[in-house]
Amino acid sequence: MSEKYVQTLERSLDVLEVLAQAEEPLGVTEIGNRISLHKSTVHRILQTLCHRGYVEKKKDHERYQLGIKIIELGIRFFNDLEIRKVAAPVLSDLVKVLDEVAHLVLPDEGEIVYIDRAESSQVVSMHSKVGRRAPMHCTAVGKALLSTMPEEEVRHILEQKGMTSYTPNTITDIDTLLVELRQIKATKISIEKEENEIGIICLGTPIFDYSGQAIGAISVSGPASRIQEKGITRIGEEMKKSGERISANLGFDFYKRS
Amino acid sequence: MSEKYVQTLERSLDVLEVLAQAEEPLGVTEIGNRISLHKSTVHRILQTLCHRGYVEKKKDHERYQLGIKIIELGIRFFNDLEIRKVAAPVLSDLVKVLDEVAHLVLPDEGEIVYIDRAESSQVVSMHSKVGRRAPMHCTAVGKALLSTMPEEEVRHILEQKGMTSYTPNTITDIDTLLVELRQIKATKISIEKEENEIGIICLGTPIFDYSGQAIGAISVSGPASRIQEKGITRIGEEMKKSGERISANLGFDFYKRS
DNA sequence: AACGAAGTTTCACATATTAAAACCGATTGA
DNA sequence: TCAATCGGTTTTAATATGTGAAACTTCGTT
Repeated sequence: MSEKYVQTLERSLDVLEVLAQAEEPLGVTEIGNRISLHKSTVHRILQTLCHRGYVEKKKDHERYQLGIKIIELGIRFFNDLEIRKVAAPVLSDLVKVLDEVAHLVLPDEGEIVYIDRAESSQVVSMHSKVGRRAPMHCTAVGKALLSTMPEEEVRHILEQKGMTSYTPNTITDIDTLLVELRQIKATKISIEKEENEIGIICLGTPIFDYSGQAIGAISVSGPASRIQEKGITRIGEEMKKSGERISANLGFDFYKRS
Repeated sequence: MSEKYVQTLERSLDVLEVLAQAEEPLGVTEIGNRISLHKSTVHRILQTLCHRGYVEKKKDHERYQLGIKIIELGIRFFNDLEIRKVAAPVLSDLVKVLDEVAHLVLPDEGEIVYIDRAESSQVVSMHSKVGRRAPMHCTAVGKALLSTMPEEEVRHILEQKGMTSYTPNTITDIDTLLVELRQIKATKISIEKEENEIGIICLGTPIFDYSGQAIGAISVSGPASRIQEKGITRIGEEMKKSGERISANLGFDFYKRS
């Protein structure tokens, strides 16, 4: 009798993920080592993936990397994401007002995933966070989302994922965080002061859909000094208004709920 | 003896692609029908895909759709794409000057894939083409790319893909197109007047990398009347300049080649 | 309450996948 | 120039693994 999952498929996904993380083309043997698979198995999986366009063989003829088909799937999904379509213009406006970077994130498996980004004028976009994951306990968006969940669920996530310390400011105590979350639940504004990355302050607010469920969050972030200068309160208010606009456009009824 | 490719993986990719095309969540049986697979097989593949986050089961508990992990892979790749990073700011500038939509496309398997888009001010972005495929013979970007290939390869592509007619203006004769391509090769500007979609005019120009290979193309498009009004020549020149800037930033040496 | 439609689980069988080993081709160093 | 090394690719025999039929479960409908 068989396993619950399809082994071959899992292995193939391992190959894809290893390629995605690598940022540079990898060889068959290298991939095999990383996921502990025989090179000939890896080879056949790669052949299939290539054949279908999900992986490409660099012309230097020895290395494999993700192929264009991956974008097709991913971007199509991205484009169709309702919350993204609704949020994009609002974030764009928000950035015009504050001239700081704004992000849209979605929760997934107790973590957050950066989905979209609106940035000020010509700021060269560094390595964008879009597509990346981050923990909830040390990000403004994460805390905004946690603040909408029942305490029990919050505890579960924090216990399961741990509360890794990234800076001296990272909150590593569950109860301390729970207190803060209650505050956030009331104000709908979360603040993260260098808890994730030294020198960066980030504010977040949750996004609700028609059912009142928090399905994402937006944030504004920038260098600590500049953010302080512009005024945390003002930024918070502007951002909160943007969040409310997005939620409203998703059918959230403030009148009924507020 | 065994096939060249991994059957299970191919079937799994079929499942993913069917979900990607569907635009709406599908049930197990429905998917099975579309790709002619037994529903229990489909079910097990879906379980695995869900387990890994590439597919999600809607809470209405009966339908499956692409999951957030797909975005993670796709967007990461997207963000890392060198040509995209280089083209984005240039396209953004181009849009500011012309106030029409600009696209970046890559060639793949004799077709083009829309990769990125820069759009004028607040034009609500309709259903974006990003992530979609289109034929080469009836798009400005496609013709721009074809113009850089040897005639033999062009013939091969056109024969293999056919020259489907989308409007009365679509060029459906190989030789007619070949003549036009020679022209485009010289000017580096391709024009497509309602050959793909009635009412839309599109101009394109190829992008070259350090090796002199055309690796993509950019375009500007808009309603026929407005484009005419703004002047095809002017738009073409501006766009061509942008293309040259992108190519130069990718290391293409105009001095050596031009 | 019975029926039908769809999802899920079980299970015996045979096929498709695997890993070892052989093969090939390029690069390196003597 | 030749031998050695290191990948990538191909072959093959053994069997673990994925498959589809059928049974089972829900759920919604008549």
